[in-house]
Amino acid sequence: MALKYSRQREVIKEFLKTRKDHPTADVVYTNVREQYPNISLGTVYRNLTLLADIGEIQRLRVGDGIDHFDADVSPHYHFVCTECGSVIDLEMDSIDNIIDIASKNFDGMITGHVTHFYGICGDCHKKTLS
Amino acid sequence: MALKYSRQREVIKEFLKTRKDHPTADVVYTNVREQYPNISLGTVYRNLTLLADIGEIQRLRVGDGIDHFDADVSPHYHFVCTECGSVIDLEMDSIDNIIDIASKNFDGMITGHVTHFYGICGDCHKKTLS
DNA sequence: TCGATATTAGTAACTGTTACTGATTTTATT
DNA sequence: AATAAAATCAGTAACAGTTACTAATATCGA
Repeated sequence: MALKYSRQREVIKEFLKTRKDHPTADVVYTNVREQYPNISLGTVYRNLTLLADIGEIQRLRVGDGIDHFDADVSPHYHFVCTECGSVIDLEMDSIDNIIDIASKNFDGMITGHVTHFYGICGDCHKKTLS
Repeated sequence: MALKYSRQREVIKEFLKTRKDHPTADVVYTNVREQYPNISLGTVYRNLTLLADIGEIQRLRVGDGIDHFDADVSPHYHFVCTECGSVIDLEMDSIDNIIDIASKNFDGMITGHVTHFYGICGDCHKKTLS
C-alpha cells in the first residue's frame, strides 16, 4: 500500500510545524478545520498516527491520558506543568547514560527510555506570586 | 469527608500487595471478584484512585494508554517490554540528578520526573532465539 | 441503638480513539 | 486527456477505559 499524496495530511503536518506547544488531536482538528472546514476528525487521527508511524512527527504521552503531537522529531525532553498542563520543550544535556545505569542489573535488553519532567512552569509560578 | 473503613478497599489493597506485575484496574477487578464475587468495577476504579490519591499505592502510566497500579510506593523505575507488554521493576542506582540537568536552562520549577525504560524482556528475548 | 455520612453495586454516560462505509482523489498507464 | 486500481476521504458508528449517577447498604461516633 504505497503512500499517496493527500492534501489533508499536508495541512495537518504544516499546522503541526507552526506549533511549539505539542497540541492534541482535537486541537489539531479544530485548528485545521478553520482552513479546511469539512475535514473529519477521523482523518486527523488517521494521519497523525500515520505520520507518527513513518517518523515524520512524534507522539507524546505525558501522563494526562491524551496523546500530544510534536513536529520536532529530534530527540529532546519535555516538561509538563502540573498547574496548567502545558507541555514545554527542555533544552538540556543528554541523559542517555541512564540506559546504561538501568541495564546493569537487568537481564533483558533496554533499547530506549521515556522521560518527562513535571513541576510548575515559569508563567504559573509568576501568577502564584501575585 | 472522613475516610471510613471499607472491606472492598481492603481486599483491593491486599490483592495488589501480592502482585509484582503492576496489574491494570481490570485485572484487579477480575481477580478480586473471585474472592468477592459481587464487587463492582466502579468500586475498583474508585478505590484504586482513592488509594493512589492518599499515597498508599502508585498509579503507573507506561504509555500503553491503560493505567497500571503498584502497591510498592517506594521510588523505583519500570521496564516495559515492547513484545509482551509486561511491566517489570528495575533495581538500579538513583538517577535523580537528571532533574538538576533538566533544571539548568529552565525558568520554571521542576519537582519530579517520570521515567520508564523499554526494550525486550529476558523471557521474550529467549523465545526469539528458539 | 440511632443517625449522619461514607461507601457500595449496578448501570448509564463520557472521552479519546479506532473501525467501517460508500464516495472521492490520487496516480500510474494508456 | 481518459481509464482504472487503490489510497484516502467524510461521516458516523463502535469501542475501551474510565467516571458519574442513584438508591440501597455499611460504618462509626454519639
